[in-house]
Amino acid sequence: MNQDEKRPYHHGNVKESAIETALEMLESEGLEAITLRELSSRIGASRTAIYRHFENKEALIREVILAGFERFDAFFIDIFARTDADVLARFTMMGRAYLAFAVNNPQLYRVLFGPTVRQEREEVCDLEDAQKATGFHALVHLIEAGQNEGVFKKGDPFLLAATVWSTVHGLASLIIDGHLVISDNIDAIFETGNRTLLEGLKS
Amino acid sequence: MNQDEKRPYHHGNVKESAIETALEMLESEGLEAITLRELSSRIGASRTAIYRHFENKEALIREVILAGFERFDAFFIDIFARTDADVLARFTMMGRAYLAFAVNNPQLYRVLFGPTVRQEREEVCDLEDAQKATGFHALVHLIEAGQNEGVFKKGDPFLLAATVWSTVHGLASLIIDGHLVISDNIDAIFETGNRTLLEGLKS
DNA sequence: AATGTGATGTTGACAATGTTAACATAGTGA
DNA sequence: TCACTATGTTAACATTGTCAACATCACATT
Repeated sequence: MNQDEKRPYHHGNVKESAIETALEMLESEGLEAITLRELSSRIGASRTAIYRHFENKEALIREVILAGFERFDAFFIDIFARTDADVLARFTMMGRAYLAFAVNNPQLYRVLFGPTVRQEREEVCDLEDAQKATGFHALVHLIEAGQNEGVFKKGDPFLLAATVWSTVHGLASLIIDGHLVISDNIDAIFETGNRTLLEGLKS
Repeated sequence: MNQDEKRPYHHGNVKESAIETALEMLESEGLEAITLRELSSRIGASRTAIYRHFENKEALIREVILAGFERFDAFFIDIFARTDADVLARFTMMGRAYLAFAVNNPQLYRVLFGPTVRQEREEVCDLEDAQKATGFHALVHLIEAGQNEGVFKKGDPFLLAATVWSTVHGLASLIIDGHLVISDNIDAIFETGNRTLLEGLKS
């Protein structure tokens, strides 16, 4: 945590602390604020120490994004674990949790699901894995489960999941980017969206 | 158009050509590629000529965004003009046109409805005007019209419009940012989203 | 016509940032 | 002990945004 103790020649933990500190800087000050010099300074290393662990700044950000996805996934473990709830309840819980994550971690959310990631993820892993990582996989399964139970209409689960994800992602994006003139009625807008979606999905 | 004719001391058209060229650079090479030096070079002026017309780079981008919104609005004039079509048809046409704009102008779309704009628009105009400019106003009206005709369910038109916008914005964003593994079935995914939305909205 | 005043344009310089090269230190195994 | 490699540091450079100082032009007033 501290970076100003003895400062031995070898830091010994540059890679991990760089990613962790970058993650903190991202959420508190934004992506633009992550500068290699400032980051190096905060972790208590010299400017270019990072280059011993990452090819360049882009590679660093790439790993920050991966760490961010781990944090995102961890956020959803609770919801996935509650398999006792019925499909409709889980559907709503997932949406609410997704929106909550975005609102509580706007900067991180923007990077995870924004334009930057596209190229990065294509390099890191193939697209199939990428969809699993984002929870899209779980959403498709949930919709299939709902179809099997007869609460959701028939149709390609992928297309239906894409529709659901679009709605919640769009809502999250518009809110955290300030395009919707709302401040206190986030819940109301989520409820409307969720109810409309469920009515459009029911069989 | 050309910047290498005689090159008189006074360019005479720095402001307009800067915005126009920046708009071209944005779409063809991305926001990052817009550098004041490169931009100045392309319009045939020296590096700092821009500072006689814009306070700084941020102010330039702000005006580029405004010009982009004009282009966006122009794109929708056709749809708005066809008031002879019924509400449902206009609803679908608006959605399709919106998605088409995003897909055909991804870089511009990202800037118009991405995070950058938030602060900018709050300075340029108040939020009410901002919503009118984005066509959100027209969407609210369309939903109210549908409610009056009895084809849309009752409810706060603002909340319903926010839901619709979220879906189409989310779809557009996920597609142009490469998060959905689709290439040829954009139409299919739009149809599913549109149909689900209409079923969820009907009275 | 002369002039001066503000608008517009240009060059030089500087700070911040990403990056590379050259050098320094530490741990590890032969 | 002695390399060898991983890790860390400093110096230096190119790019970019920005400001200061200077140059040129348009144009109104005399």
